[in-house]
Formats: sequence, C-alpha cells, structure tokens
Amino acid sequence: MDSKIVSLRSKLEIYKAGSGGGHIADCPVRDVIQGISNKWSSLLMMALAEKPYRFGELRRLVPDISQRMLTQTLHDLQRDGYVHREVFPTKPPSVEYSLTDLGRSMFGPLHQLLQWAELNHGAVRDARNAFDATEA
Amino acid sequence: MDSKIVSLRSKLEIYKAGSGGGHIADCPVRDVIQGISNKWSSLLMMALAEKPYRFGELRRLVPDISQRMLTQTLHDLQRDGYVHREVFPTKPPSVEYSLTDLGRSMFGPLHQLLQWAELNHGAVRDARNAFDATEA
DNA sequence: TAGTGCTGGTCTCTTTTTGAGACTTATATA
DNA sequence: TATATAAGTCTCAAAAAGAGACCAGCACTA
Repeated sequence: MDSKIVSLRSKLEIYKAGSGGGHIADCPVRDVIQGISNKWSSLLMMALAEKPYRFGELRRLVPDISQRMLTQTLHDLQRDGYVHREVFPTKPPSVEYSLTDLGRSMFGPLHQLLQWAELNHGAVRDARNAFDATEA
Repeated sequence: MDSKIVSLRSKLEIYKAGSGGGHIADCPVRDVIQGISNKWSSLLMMALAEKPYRFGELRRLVPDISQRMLTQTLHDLQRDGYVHREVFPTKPPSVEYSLTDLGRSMFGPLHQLLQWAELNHGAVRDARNAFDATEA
C-alpha cells in the first residue's frame, strides 16, 4: 500500500469523524479540490497557463461559457490565490487576468492530469461506448 | 513556451473553431476532464484507490454525499471505465466497487493534484482570507 | 450632436443539477 | 410479528448554471 495514499485517506477520516459538527473546511484536501473541480476552472487555468488574457479574450476563447460564469469562475480563482486581476486605466478600462505563482504551482499537477486526458481520451470514449451498448 | 502547453492549447482551439455546430466531444481534453471535474468524483476515486468498497461503506466514508449522488457518480465513473461494479449474490445482494486499470492509471496524475492540495491548502486558505478582508 | 460600439461586467428569468428524505424488495434476526 | 439490512429509486424542494437584456463611460462616426 502506497503510504502517500494512506496519508490522503487519513485526511478523509478526519472529516468522516466530525460528522456531527464537521464543516467542509475541516478536510483541507476537499476544501482545495472542490475549488477547482468544477466545469470551468481547469479550462481557464489551461488558457491562462499559456499567457495572460483579458476578459473578452477569454470569452472568445471559450465560446460556450456564459459571461456570468466567466466572471464568477475568475472571481473564485482569484479568491483562492491562483489568478491575479489587473485593471488598466484605458478608455474603456481593460482587465487582464494572469496566473500567480501559486496558480503556476497548482498548474503543474493539473497539467499532468490534462495530459493524461489527452493521451487516454480514446480509452475513455471506448469504455463509454461499451457501457452504453450493454445497458441500452 | 512549454510545447506541451501549446499542444493542449491547440485542443482548445479545435473546439473554439467549431462554435457553430461544435459539440463538447469535439474537444477530447474537455470531454475527459469534465467527467471527473465534479464535486464527488475525485473524492470517490481517492477512496477507491485505497481499496475496493461497497456502496454502504462509501456512504459512511463520505457522510455528506446523498445516496442519489453516490449512485449517480459511481455510475458515471463506471461508464467512463474508471470503476468496476460487481454484484455478489448474498442475501441481500451486496455490490462492490473497485478501480479498473484505467482508473488506477488516471489516479496517478490525480493523486499528484491531491498531494498538491494537501501541501498547499495553507496558502490557499491565506489567499482566501486576504481576499475576503479587502473586498468586504 | 445624436447615434454606435467598445469595455467588463450585473440583473433577471428559466432550465438543469443537486440535495433531503420517504419508499421498495427480499431476506434475516429478535 | 416487528424490525433491520442492502442497494438503490422516486418525488419534491433548493441551489446552481445558462441565456440574454441591460448598464456606465468614453471614443469615433455621421
């Protein structure tokens, strides 16, 4: 058994134990992971890892995100310290979003996962097709 | 510029290009990532990476997941080929969930991200506190 | 000078997703 | 006979996400 896995498991146990008054912040791993486990976070991290982008550029880059969710996801990423927001006093004012050091640090492992996805999407698609064929 | 990032970026472009009739499956990376970027997937992967678990055990291990979402998330993980579901003909029948080879393969990079979260939750918490202090 | 467009959003409304919790079926146990 | 257990499903309420109108301030155009 990998000791690292056992270590993460123990974090899970901490939360499990406090089923009475336990709050999500009691499990640090969950607290951090749930901040980036949503539909748009990893996609925006991927874009910003390439280079800083302005609000409108991100909107065009990810055409199926609503303005509302783009605002909110960037706000959340900024709050967690992954993204820096800078307003330039142009007319009209423009806003640039870029990764912070913490954001670049987090993108390291995230990037590994994205690469796995790129390499293995075939296997996942096949599994999905096989599953759908047998259950339907 | 890291050529790997550019490579992933090009995948994003493919989807961007097809804004007319583009479907999410046109971007393989997004297709795979969105299957695991949700509230419970990584948590259940983390649990099952330790050892196989039965339905009721998982429910007790993660006390704040609803039975409905546990069923659905396991179903989705099984559909994507990460999880194997086995029914044992006991009375009443019991069901065991375990990782497949594909699931273990995906857990490699996911685990790196979980470890990052474990190591850096302090920095994230600090960033959050600082942000909340200035905006309030 | 009125009209138009650009910026980066917010506001409201509708649809989708999630959560809470009762209910099920078949068997074992008290 | 009453109760418990397993692994769910079903229904209804609450929360989150998506669609799209709307906003302010300024520059450019007609």
